[in-house]
Amino acid sequence: MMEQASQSGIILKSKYAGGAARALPYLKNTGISEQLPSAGVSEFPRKQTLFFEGDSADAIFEICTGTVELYKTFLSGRRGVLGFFRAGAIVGFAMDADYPYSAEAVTPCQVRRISRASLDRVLGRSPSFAKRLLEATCRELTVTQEKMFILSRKSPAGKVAWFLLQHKRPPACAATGMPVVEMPMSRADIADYLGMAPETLCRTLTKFKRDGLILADTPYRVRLRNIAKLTRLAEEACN
Amino acid sequence: MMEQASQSGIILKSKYAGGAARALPYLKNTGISEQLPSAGVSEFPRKQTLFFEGDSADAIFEICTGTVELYKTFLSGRRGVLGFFRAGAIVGFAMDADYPYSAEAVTPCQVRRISRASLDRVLGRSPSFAKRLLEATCRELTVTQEKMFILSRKSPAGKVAWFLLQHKRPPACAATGMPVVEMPMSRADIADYLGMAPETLCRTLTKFKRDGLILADTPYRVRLRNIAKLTRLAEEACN
DNA sequence: CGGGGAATTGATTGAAATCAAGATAGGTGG
DNA sequence: CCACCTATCTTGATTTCAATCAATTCCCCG
Repeated sequence: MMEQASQSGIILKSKYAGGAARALPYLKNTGISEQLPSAGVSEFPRKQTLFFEGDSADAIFEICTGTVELYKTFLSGRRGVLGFFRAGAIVGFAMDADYPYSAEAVTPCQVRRISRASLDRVLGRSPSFAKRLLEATCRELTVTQEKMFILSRKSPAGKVAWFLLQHKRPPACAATGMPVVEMPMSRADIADYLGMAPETLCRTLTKFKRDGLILADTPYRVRLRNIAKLTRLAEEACN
Repeated sequence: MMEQASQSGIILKSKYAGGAARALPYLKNTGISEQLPSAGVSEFPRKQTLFFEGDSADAIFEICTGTVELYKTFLSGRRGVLGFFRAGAIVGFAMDADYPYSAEAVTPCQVRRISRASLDRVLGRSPSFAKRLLEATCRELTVTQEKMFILSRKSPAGKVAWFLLQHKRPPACAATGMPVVEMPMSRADIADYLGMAPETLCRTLTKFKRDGLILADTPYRVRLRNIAKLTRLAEEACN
């Protein structure tokens, strides 16, 4: 239940995804992305924008390496972050003519560009592809609704616990290690993602450290010491 | 931008929708619901449940008359309301085997039951139908993301203004009248929808009355006197 | 015309945002 | 390779404002 596939964009299994849990389970090993002709892999340095909100949405991007952030900028100057995406995710899929949000490289990353035209071509040719895409989108919708509840109701502790669990990855050493959370994005980014002030995020993380829930290797990498407690926190107000 | 199609479930234009703005624009007059064989119209009295979260999702429901509420109940006992739906909306569409939320009649209502099996049959037979469904779902996703931001960031005033605008309908008399908002659901329902306490919702509505933004006919029906100001409030933190 | 649930209003509390000041670390250039 | 320098992260103090607790009023319904 707490296992998150993604928060936005479409996640499809691909040859780049490896064993990542981010691909929608029922799309694993269906080879969807292989059906889509690529315009080649391009590189984006850190902080660079893949596309802006309002740009003509004439391509989708499959992430090969690195982390991409989707966000919206509001009139007030505030930002809202839709999610952070890693290898295997496909971002920029929308039925509208324009992208409804912007995408930025959080780390240097490689992406495979797939033109909207070729996507539409495959979509028209392959009913099963359309069906899978519909399924993926429905799943996205469900996950987004879940996040909506979490953001609108949760305490900071619950939000942060939820974030950590959502981004955890298997430990380097399966036997002895703890799940690892890489956080290459800034605290402000995470705060905008969780709908809280960066200071509150910091304080919450500090409290987690003090309480022995997590272990901070660097500000950008923590390990989870007490999954059970974190899970309880995340579910407390929202399950 | 602030014009909301829906927050969840799938909205397709149908013969019941009349001129309602709730149908996704690009699905208007495509006769989608006519393609779906109906198991007949059934009636639900106020407060009755159409289906529960976790029930086997073997049908979708097209609302003919009345208002239906979709909600989730959390372990803590709290509720989260996904949305309120009226004639023309189709609720209960999900790719999973079970409904991910519950549906309840807010007012007495009539719904047309469409079996999941026949939906799947039409889906397999008609590629254009599948495409439209995908489009509708994408639109839903976008709207849900928007609501996510609104709920996670907005002040009570912003949330309530957004709610009112989202639910406004044309005045009885187009020339002289103000847009009308019917609110047959309880304050608690609306509060659960907006992620705030019912008391806060009340106070905000009272303030809107005092400030001349709205005019309360009854607790369950208001008219909007100052759309511009309400729009500004709704967009303030979130556009 | 009462009865009761819901809506509203009032008082208080508590927690997160904000404002402000240090600590840390990663990057740069000498 | 080291030291500085600047971003950003972290911590601290204060304020603000919504949740909560509690009481009253209003309607809707029988």
